[in-house]
Amino acid sequence: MIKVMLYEDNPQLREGLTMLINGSEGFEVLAAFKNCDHAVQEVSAFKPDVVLMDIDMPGTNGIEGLKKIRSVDPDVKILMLTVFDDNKNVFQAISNGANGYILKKTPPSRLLEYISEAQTGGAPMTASVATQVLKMFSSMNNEKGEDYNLSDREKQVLQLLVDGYSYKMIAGEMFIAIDTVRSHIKKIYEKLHVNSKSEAVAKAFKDKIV
Amino acid sequence: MIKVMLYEDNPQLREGLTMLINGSEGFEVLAAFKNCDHAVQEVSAFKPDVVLMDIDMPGTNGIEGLKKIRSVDPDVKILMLTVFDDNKNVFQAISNGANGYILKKTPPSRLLEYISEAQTGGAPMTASVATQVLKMFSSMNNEKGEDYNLSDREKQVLQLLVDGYSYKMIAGEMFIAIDTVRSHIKKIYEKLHVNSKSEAVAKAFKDKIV
DNA sequence: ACTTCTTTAACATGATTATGTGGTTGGTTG
DNA sequence: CAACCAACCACATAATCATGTTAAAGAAGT
Repeated sequence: MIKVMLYEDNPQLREGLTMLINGSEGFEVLAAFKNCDHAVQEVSAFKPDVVLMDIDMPGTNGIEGLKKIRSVDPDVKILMLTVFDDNKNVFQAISNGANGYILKKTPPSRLLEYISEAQTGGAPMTASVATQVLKMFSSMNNEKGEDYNLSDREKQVLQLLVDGYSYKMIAGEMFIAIDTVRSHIKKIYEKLHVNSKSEAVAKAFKDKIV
Repeated sequence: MIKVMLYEDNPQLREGLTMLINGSEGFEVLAAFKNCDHAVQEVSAFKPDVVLMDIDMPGTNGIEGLKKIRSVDPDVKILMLTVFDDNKNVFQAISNGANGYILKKTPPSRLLEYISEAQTGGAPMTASVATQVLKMFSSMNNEKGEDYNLSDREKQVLQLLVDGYSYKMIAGEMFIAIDTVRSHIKKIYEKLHVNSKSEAVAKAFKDKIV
């Protein structure tokens, strides 16, 4: 028997979901609330397997609720439930440890499947949400990084700059004269199209040169 | 009619999948190959809607095949198909623009659903894979690092430093005296435990303060 | 009321950086 | 061979930065 808790402000939907879940073999709604204001106590008291959490709620919203619950219970499965698959909420939700993210338009039969999946450690999500997640993921990792085509020595100097070394320290570290360090750095600035140490360091991070 | 292409080295499975897909209403296998050695030409020639790509193949493996196809066709849907949901491959696949990642143990009916989903822009994935993706995602983004507890004004100064502004420019931008900028920056250095602009900028990136 | 923190500001000094101009060497390539 | 470039070095000057000390107004909290 999968024990479910429900957070949903719309009374009709709350009732509807409760009836759907209670009316299904192997599922049981322990409790349903209209906001997350006391989510921590409620979850602690009822110890559900799965929490269905609406995102758009007055008072403490779903993301806040998610955080609150996660802070005291890292194991309970939390399925976010929402009308829109907007980027920001999806990101927030999964960064904060949601176990799934499904749209309200999901047909009832699928919903029950999703709850089971979540309970057994899966991460159910609506296809459109999954697409977004993948996009975010690949956009995080795409090292567009223009080449700038720094020489080895220049890269080395830049690395030391990033590590907070002064010209003098770089000279010491690399066994070259400080004036040579200057030459290298001037060249680096040219290649990166910047004209200060900070900008070079920032660019090194942004374009993943280091 | 969804046009499918198949890359799978195991002859039995290749045949089985072909029969399954061809035997289903609305699906059609255009071609099936046992490796990705000529994937680019093949995909260009057949112009499928969806490619089912096994990962473990002799010769050019599935990840390589994915990259090759993606480099010439950003739109074709590519579903990765594999026995194991091992972390590394999942990561590789989605970083390189796979549209879904499903396990071979997926029941046939589900497989067809997944193909449809992929074709309509979804990102179908087996629950266990989705779980991994979420884990990777939240692990990437959670170590926001120490707080350092910079004041609003200090954050603003740091942001401008990162953008390559000099003290003078910051003073101008923020309508304060240059000596005030100095004060702020000294405070920032204390809080971040650094003692140069470059280090502060580097730390701002590393700890995602900006 | 007292303390603490933030934000503002000034004055001073030595260190570091940015920029310019010049040069030598050694390896690569057309 | 000549041209090129990376890597090296030097001298000079102005700008910027790092650091110290000091201080006053206002907000926040005890």
